[in-house]
Amino acid sequence: MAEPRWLDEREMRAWSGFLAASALVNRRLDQQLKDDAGLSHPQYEILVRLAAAPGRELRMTELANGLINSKSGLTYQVTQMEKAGLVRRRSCPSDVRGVFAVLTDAGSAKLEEAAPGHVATVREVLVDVLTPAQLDALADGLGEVGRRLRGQGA
Amino acid sequence: MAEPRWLDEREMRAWSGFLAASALVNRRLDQQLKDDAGLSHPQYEILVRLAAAPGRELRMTELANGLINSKSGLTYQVTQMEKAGLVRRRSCPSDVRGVFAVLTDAGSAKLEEAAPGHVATVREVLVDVLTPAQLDALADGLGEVGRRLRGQGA
DNA sequence: AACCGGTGATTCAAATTCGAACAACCCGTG
DNA sequence: CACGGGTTGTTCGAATTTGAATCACCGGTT
Repeated sequence: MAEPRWLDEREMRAWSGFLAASALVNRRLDQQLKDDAGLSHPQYEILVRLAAAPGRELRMTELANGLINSKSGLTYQVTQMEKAGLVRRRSCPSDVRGVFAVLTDAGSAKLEEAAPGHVATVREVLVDVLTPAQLDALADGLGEVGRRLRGQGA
Repeated sequence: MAEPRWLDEREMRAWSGFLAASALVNRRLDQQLKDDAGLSHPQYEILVRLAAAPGRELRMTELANGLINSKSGLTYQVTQMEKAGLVRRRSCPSDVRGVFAVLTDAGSAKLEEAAPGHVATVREVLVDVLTPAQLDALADGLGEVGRRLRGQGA
């Protein structure tokens, strides 16, 4: 691996743009959610996933997959959110080891409270900045990137 | 803000694709760098910036700007890297408060050792997955996203 | 029924992160 | 020259993340 194919200028622009945008957008969203609703970004993601799930509940492992956090990180966050009353744990009837995270009414309310500001920020920092063509390129290109990494990682 | 403009399907695909790719790519790079060279991603970034800087040195504040870390995070990382012999601190002659981080020969060697594997991974997970058109869309679109966030944040 | 590889979730210690507070200093102004 | 606002880098404590180790359990096999 002494002579790798370095990145040409086009590739470099795309790569550093992606890297910078990734860091900056994440930081901005974290800050906005914390200021606006007292939620961290991982916590918001958990609320969203639970709200979209059938019965408003998901197994811990399902929640950890495809999420930013590791398994232990999820355990921590769910514990915090349980203290805050946003979610509740329910043990799985068919598998004693299994644990469901269940969205509470308070959690649902918190999500509805936080969502508008969150969406507005997403528009402001990303969606409304891009042209429709760029949106499609992002969706197609980064969609494939994500798919490959999920495939490998699993 | 009771009736925000929600994301339509195209926007949603782009947004969640970006979010997922962002998290997955970062995680993968962190892991690769740590396994391959014993560096964290922030540390690698520091090496790259210093290597590109005139005299192989930069002020702490310059290094902190546009980097993933906060000021205090940078102090921490530079301290770690100084222990590892990759960088060295030098006080600024014209400003007693100022501190330069200087790349050492060992740091330079570490960067040359780590770079090929890093570039290969960047190609594998992102650059080689995208079409040239998608690369340009990323560079243009996300470049603008980064520019705006830098402008606001500063 | 006892065994066994694999799974689900938690616990633990260590590393890393951030923001706020801090101390020291620069510089332009009066 | 003394003053005051803004900078520079570090320190501090609290929160968060990770991976490894752990415990308990499932399901199929012997």
